[in-house]
Amino acid sequence: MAGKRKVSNLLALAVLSYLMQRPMHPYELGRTLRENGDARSIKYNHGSLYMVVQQLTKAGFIAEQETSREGQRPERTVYGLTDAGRAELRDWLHELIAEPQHEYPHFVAALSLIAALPPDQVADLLKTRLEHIAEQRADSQHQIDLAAADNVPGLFLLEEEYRIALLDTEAAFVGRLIERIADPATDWMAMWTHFHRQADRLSPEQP
Amino acid sequence: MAGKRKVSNLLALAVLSYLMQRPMHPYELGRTLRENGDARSIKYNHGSLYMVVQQLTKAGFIAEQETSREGQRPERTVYGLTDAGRAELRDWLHELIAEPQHEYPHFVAALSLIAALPPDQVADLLKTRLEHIAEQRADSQHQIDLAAADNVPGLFLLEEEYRIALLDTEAAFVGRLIERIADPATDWMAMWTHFHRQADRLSPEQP
DNA sequence: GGGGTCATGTAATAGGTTACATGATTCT
DNA sequence: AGAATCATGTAACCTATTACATGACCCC
Repeated sequence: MAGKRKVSNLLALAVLSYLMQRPMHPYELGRTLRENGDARSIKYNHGSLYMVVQQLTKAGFIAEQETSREGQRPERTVYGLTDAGRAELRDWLHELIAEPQHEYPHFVAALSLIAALPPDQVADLLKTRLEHIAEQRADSQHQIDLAAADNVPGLFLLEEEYRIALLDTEAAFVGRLIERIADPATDWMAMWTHFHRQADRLSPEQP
Repeated sequence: MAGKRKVSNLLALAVLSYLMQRPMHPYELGRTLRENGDARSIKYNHGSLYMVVQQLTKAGFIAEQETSREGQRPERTVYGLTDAGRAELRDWLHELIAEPQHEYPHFVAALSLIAALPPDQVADLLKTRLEHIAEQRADSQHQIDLAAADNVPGLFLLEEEYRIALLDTEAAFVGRLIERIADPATDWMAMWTHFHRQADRLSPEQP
């Protein structure tokens, strides 16, 4: 698999994939992305889109196809996929599916530094987190329901299913962690409490 | 919670947290980060570290403390936490724990565009993915075992535990997806297969 | 016909990664 | 003594995000 992609922004992958179906102009790409809900899976930014299109053009993956004008609107440049673009799309998707990447979710970072806060505060914060997780889960489920009502085939809902699976796992982990913090039998609790009792390091009461 | 942090790179969070314990110079921060294994949870980059230290200084969260020289090595500037820095650390951690962020894992992006590849290819790729996931899981477990042998308290292994939970969920999801693709009773399979049978869009045999 | 919002794009800025540089130890 | 690696930092280059612009349509 390619060591380093010419264009690495995942937005470019979506662009390639949409252009598989038919040539489009950038604005249309953006609209499709939003309407399609793919912006939930791939970070979308109006500005970035034009950047990515430029990059893809320079890399030879897409090419200016025609330049049309409708009414008195500004000119719109329509781009189409090249053969190299088709190949890149296939190769990139292959890589993304077959080779998991090491990523850096925010919550992992938080967990790795959690000892800097006193345990009782952490417990409260985790409870709040649980509520938010429930909301996000409901939201994902809602997306699925909406789409299903629209007869969207399940093939296009896999991301949301996966998201829900992850959220459930996170909720279970957080719930269990709250319990462990509350349970005085947890071996590392003594140390943690003690550490924050003596040096009231981070939180000397705030208003 | 603060709408927009002055410094948003998570590396800065690690810096603040280390400086809680004692003042250090940048290189030492980097070394600690790597030795400590926190680089598994927070993306570390030699260059970024200096950038972040600069940003933190400008924002008033840390301050130059002294400038020492040892042997004939270049001067090293030692930084310490300010009160504002302590507050920022606490507030930031609070936010990270209590409020889950919407993130964009690569695999989610892949899933959302997976229909662009033909199903049999996808099945193979997913099997490969399963192997890699198993490796990563073993690696995380290994980290835990190593640390445990070193008497590191479980409090500092939560990230790895969490990672393992996520990996297990992903493995289960991928396994199930492979099954669904193999099962002709899966409702959307007909459509998917058909689509790629008629227009042999992406993969006209490659050498 | 004036005020929103849609359509479309460019430019300025900030953020992060890679490459470059250079003296000091350590190893063989 | 020469090679390799550690320690330390700066600079150049990409990338990405925000802000700025501007004409068209649509509604009241």
